[in-house]
Amino acid sequence: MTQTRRERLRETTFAEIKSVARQQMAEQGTAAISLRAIASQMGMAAPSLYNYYKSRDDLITALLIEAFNSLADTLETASLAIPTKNGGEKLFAAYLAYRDWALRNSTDFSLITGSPIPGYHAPENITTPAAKRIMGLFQLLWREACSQNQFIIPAEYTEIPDGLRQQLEAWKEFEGNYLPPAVLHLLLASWAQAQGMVSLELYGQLRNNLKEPFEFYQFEIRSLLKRVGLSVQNN
Amino acid sequence: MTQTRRERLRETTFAEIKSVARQQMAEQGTAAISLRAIASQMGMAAPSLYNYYKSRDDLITALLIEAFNSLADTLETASLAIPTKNGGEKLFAAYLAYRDWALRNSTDFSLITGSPIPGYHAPENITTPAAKRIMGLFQLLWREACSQNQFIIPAEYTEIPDGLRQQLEAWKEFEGNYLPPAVLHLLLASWAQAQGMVSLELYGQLRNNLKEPFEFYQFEIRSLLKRVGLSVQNN
DNA sequence: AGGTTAAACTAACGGCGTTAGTTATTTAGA
DNA sequence: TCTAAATAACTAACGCCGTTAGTTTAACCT
Repeated sequence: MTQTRRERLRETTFAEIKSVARQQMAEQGTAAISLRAIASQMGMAAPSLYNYYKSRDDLITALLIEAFNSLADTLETASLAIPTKNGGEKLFAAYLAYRDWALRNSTDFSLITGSPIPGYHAPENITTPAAKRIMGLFQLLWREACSQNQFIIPAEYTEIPDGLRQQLEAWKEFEGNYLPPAVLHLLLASWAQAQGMVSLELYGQLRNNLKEPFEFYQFEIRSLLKRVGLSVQNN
Repeated sequence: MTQTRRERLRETTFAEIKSVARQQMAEQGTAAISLRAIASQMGMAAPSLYNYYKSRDDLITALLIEAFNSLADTLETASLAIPTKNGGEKLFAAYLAYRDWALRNSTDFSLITGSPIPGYHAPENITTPAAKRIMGLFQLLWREACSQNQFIIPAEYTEIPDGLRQQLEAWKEFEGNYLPPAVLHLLLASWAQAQGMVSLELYGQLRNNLKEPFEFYQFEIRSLLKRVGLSVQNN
């Protein structure tokens, strides 16, 4: 498995392309991924990039995958590193880490969520597995939370309409997890809640209303967890 | 105030530009707003468009304003047309209309929320008033909901941390409305919830989990309202 | 009817992604 | 070790894009 010299060079070039792309994306926005600009900053001719990615969209897809994994890594270390056995704390940490990652890596967040780039549409067979990793982590965390004995299902979730219950159970079987429908619903709803708050903040739609959206976010997540019986430390 | 012939022509040209732009946006995505393509479809030369909008961004801004107003109109007619005095029903209708509008006008939704277009950044002095119209409507609806005697503030919202409360009260005074902080928080949180669910659905992130996201959305909004004491009819 | 104004045009600049064809360099096999 | 294959760089070019400058045609007002 020893690499030849060319293979080593090729790998570093791959890395450099992605790195420069990331840098330009961070400086000038998601849509500013320009092969010509990347090439020029690297001191090479634009068409040469086609030896590495067969199109601009392919490069974006590579960045997208890295973004998904970066988010998943962040959530994992933030939640799984919590030394307590309190599932609520772990969930809390994960949701806070979600916002934190999104704000720190706003272009990656735009890449993941929404349709951030001109003609680009993410190929499903690529993004789906990456997204599943994150979903899987939240399933794990909610499963742990479920097993806490303070955990309760809020009154308004005790009766789920048949149609929705069937969908949730179909998903449950497909994924091979053991969460009851109400908890799956909670998972999805809280995910939407978190993403909604983050994107409102990130895209400036809260600017007129809140000076420090973090307190809003934190309080809402805390309330959400309190609703299911999981209270979280004040710091 | 009688218009000259030229003024009439000018107005219809303005309208045609926006219409063609909308059409191309709907067909090929938000980012496909191309002055050259618009001009060619209209049978004129691209630079002539500069007699109407001083740049591509200006055209986008015009579309953005129309989108905001279209959404606001939709929400108004959906909610204010509810013939009951049940504030919960009106809120429910507004939230359902929100999703419905977003799905029917997905490119406009992308325009409003997020940063959908290459170099484009919406000028705040333009978008802020338009956004305020929608916010104002929700404030009105929540104010009405507040006055229902079944309305209750959920336990987890009764104690708002000082920092957040101050922010909410600052907003309250600035806007000249009379909603208590907990209700303002509810307003923002439910807005984030709705937008989060819609964007998850619209950008395909629920595809692996739910076949019919409408039932999910409806149930969650219903639960949200039930949580504040407002139960909503089954249809 | 003639002068002014507005709206169309053409030509051009510099940017973009991408393809085709070419040249130099590294690798692998005889 | 010498040679043939494969790889990675290059240049030139096509057809898009937004935008500017300069020019011509048409509509308006007096």
